[in-house]
Amino acid sequence: MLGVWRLQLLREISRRGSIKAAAEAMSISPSAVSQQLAILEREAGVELLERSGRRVRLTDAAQLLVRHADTITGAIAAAEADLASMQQLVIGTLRVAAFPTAARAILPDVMTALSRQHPALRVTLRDLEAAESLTALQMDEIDLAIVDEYDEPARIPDGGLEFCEFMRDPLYLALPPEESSMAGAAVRPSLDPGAAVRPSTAGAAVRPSLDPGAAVRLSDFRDAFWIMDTEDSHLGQVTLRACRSSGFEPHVRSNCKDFSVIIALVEAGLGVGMLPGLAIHDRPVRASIHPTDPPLARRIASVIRPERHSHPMIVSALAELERFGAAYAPPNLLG
Amino acid sequence: MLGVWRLQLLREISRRGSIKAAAEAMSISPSAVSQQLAILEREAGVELLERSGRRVRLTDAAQLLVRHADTITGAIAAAEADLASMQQLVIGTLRVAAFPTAARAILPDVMTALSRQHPALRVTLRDLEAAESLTALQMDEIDLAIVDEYDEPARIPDGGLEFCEFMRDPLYLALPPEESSMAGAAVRPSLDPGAAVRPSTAGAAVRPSLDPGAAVRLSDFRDAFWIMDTEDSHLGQVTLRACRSSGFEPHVRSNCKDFSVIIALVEAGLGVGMLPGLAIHDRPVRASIHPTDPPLARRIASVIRPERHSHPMIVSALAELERFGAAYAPPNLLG
DNA sequence: TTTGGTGAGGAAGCTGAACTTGATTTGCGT
DNA sequence: ACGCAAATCAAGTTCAGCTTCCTCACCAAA
Repeated sequence: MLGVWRLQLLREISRRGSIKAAAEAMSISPSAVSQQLAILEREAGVELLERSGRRVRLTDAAQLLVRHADTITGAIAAAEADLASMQQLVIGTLRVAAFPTAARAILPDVMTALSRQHPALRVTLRDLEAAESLTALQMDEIDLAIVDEYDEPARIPDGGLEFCEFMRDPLYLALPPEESSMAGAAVRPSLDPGAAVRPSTAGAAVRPSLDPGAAVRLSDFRDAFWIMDTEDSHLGQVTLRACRSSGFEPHVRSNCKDFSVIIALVEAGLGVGMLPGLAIHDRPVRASIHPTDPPLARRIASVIRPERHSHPMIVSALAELERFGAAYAPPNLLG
Repeated sequence: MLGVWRLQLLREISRRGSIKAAAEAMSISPSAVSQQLAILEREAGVELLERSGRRVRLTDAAQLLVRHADTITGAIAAAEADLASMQQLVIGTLRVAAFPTAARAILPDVMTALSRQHPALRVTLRDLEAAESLTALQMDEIDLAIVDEYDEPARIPDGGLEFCEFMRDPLYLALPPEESSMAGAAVRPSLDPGAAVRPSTAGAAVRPSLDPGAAVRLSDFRDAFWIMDTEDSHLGQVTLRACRSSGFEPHVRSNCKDFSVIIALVEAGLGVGMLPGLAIHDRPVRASIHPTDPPLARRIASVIRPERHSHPMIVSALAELERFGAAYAPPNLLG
């Protein structure tokens, strides 16, 4: 009979593209993998690996076997999950990946809650961007991914992964604090269209008197300097789109990947910027934070492999995330 | 991870009901099974076997695991089948079971044809009654079962086995040959209702002149002696039912399991009897063979495990059976 | 109750499958 | 040409899993 272990090695070669990489992933030597594959070829009676230079390619037969290996491995995983869910034992190691903001704002809370409820559970955390964590999930390097999604309809065909949105994170416009010396110079909402001037020629425009936490319209800041996320980031693109659909092209002063840098720049009065709520969650900021009108938000979802759906480790973690999402209140808008 | 080999041992225990039996089935020692089960219990973290006296019972968790083991084993078998079908290699050992008549009339032909086409294929044959071969199939002791079915609507819920009817076998009424000295005494169709007398008082009634191979009505033989299959057999019951629905209770002279005995008795002029076509296939009989009006037939089907459906060994065998079924002509009715 | 038979399970030892290490081959880039 | 990187070969080594032999528990018959 075909050896399951050998099939899994083949599967890993297919995933990672080389014997060496597969060997590292399974933490054995490349030689062992090579030998096992030779045995598998004897078992199957077919060539499985084609040497092409110093690399190997999978034959058609091998790819067929990989598909079967996937279902076999899935069936075994399902058995383990069922078993674990039967004994309701939350035990083992839960490997989580989250995008940086979530890793900072959500996970500490969730991880301590999980550890408190299930002392036998170990939780490890990596911070990965959404796309990275999805591939990591498919590579079975993590058990749970926390990803953010900005585009409403989007749901990439992610190879049978299971998404579950557990909270929405509103996007806010951050304005320089009242006391900022440069508030007037940098942020000049054109309350009076006729008074609008180009930022380069910015004078001492009057900052509008806003109630803390009051919603603002982006178009009021058509002439302000904008501190943006990088353009290739989702938030950057969403911000850009929002400005354009409000009828203007923002004057971008700087593109910063790190939200704390954006906050610092805004607090220094150098411009306005969009920030997701989580970026200022539980963190006092001097900048003035305002919801937008119409409101903008990103969706935050958990992603798991479907065969682990009923695993108690996963169930507990998802429940904890749901709890966090339900309790998640907009940040203190009075800052 | 759960060991597949251990899961299969558990599965076998579930099938056969005891560790000893499972050990024999897997051809290892009972001790080895016991040890592997202990390891599996550690892996699963649950009690799997409950000692009840000197026997073991499976716990709920174990039954759950057995179900998963079934799907896992099925997935592996499917992989092997796909692999074999990809390389179109008919090789290995095909273990066939057939009911005795089929084993005699069908299998020699089919086995020689298969061996001729696929020299690397070994075919083994056991003769088992239909019910026995179905359980053997589920026990994975055979790969292919040939079964007969008499009841039209019947199809027992046979645990996901795959049936395929490949031929019908007509049932014939066998009458003593013309030259039989006892023909008149034993077989007295009541052409004239008034002439009917009880067999025990049978005199020298006149045997009707029948064209060889002409269809006959059972009711014409309401007063004849009947040579029947055993009453617990399907054929016996079907015969009995057919007589009753023709409006009479047959006078049973003897119940014989072996068709050749029935033939001999009929040829000796001791009575009439129902015979399936296969029983006289390619075998000269002196008895006079007649289809019935209305016609009766049994259905003959191949049965396999569904995951082997595409295995070339199976495919070839089924094709060969289909060929036999298509070529199967009614036996020589002029005998 | 004793006694013999049967099935589960533990201990010790053996075998072979699968791993590691180190040498060898082969292809590729500089 | 040279060196590096990846796969593979040939050893030696480790350990999972088997067998054999044994004990224990249960049941049935004497």
